Amino acid sequence: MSKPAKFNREETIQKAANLYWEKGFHATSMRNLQEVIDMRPGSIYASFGSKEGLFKEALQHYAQSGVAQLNLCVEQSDSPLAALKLFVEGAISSRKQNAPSGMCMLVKTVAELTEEHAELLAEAKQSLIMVETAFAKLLAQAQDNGELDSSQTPQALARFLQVQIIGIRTYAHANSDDNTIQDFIEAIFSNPPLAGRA
Amino acid sequence: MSKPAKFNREETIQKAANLYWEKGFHATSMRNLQEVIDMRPGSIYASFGSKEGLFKEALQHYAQSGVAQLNLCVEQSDSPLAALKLFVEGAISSRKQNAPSGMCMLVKTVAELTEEHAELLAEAKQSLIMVETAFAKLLAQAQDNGELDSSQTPQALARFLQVQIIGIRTYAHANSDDNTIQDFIEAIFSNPPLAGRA
DNA sequence: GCTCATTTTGAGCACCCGTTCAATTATAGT
DNA sequence: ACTATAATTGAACGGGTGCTCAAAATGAGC
Repeated sequence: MSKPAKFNREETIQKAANLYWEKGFHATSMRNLQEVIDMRPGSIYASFGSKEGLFKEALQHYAQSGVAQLNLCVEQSDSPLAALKLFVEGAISSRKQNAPSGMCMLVKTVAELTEEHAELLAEAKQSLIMVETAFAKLLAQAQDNGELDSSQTPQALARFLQVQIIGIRTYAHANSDDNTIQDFIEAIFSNPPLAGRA
Repeated sequence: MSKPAKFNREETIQKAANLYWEKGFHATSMRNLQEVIDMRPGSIYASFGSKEGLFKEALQHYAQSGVAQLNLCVEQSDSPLAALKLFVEGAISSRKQNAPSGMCMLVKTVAELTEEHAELLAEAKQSLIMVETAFAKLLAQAQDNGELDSSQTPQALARFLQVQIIGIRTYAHANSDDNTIQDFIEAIFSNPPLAGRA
């Protein structure tokens, strides 16, 4: 009955997300995006509505793949705490690979945008909360297992972990090359409050 | 022999810095700046050369006032460690006052800019190193005083502190209102490696 | 009060921005 | 093959961007 869209939506969003991730929202122009995703303005606007609409979908895609990454770490690990450590190592060493930016896209977005783009800002904040909640869930499991003591709530520990990850990734990004970062990760998981008890 | 400039250079840079700090480099237009600093394009370009030139001076101004702030904390405190804590508290609670953004302008800049603005990026990174060096100096004093044990180098401790500050400020910025932040600061200075040995 | 180096002004430039939409192309259903 | 419908194209629009520069305003030194 009609012509089917020839582009793969998820793949397109992924490419857009990578460009947004690298350059940020304001520095990425629609013409930049047109080249990267190989679509003309009309198609882009028909599919995503606006520059903001595409960015929002890019954010969602990024957050979802982050959660998927965490789940993968859970499958590949023997314990919740080991999974978290694996996830953190992956997130931080990702900048050496093909990641567009060493920094977390959600953090970059929260850092860049103001209330002028309230919807996008809220989306990024919400996704950060989602990730933190996933952390808390794993930390609660670790406490139930006896892998971690219960002197602090899973929520507080998740917040602590979030602060550490944000701090380390941002710091690493600001100091081009530094291999002392791994030591930092070790320290987080071998000192209170996240030290496993053998 | 000539007409003296009627504008106060430092005051102007301060106003520009506040706008840049609030909105970021890309989202701040020259016309925004013209309004805030009350100067016409010709004067601005005669004085600062370009949007980047003005931003660079804004960054320098910001970093200098940060160091000045730290020195003030030293004068108002009994010990190096107390000075650092005071500084951290001031930096983080500043977002409730008149600060344009809860986040550190240097971190925002490092997060936003790419190699496309290499000079500005380098300036921001350099300033972060400068601050970290100032931290290290105070931490070394704390070790000499016996206020802090010497199991880690001042540089390593300064890096640790920097990561904590970046993490907390960014986290606080992403979670609009949160008074559990003060607890976080307490924790930093009452747990290893920065716990004083009173 | 005249001179003249300097600062200030603001209209305007070339270019890029996000976005629109009429025309074209493509295809599933008949 | 024809039709109906949707996807795609790309020229073009209004407006904002960073920036320029000739003209006007200013005031210190004589």
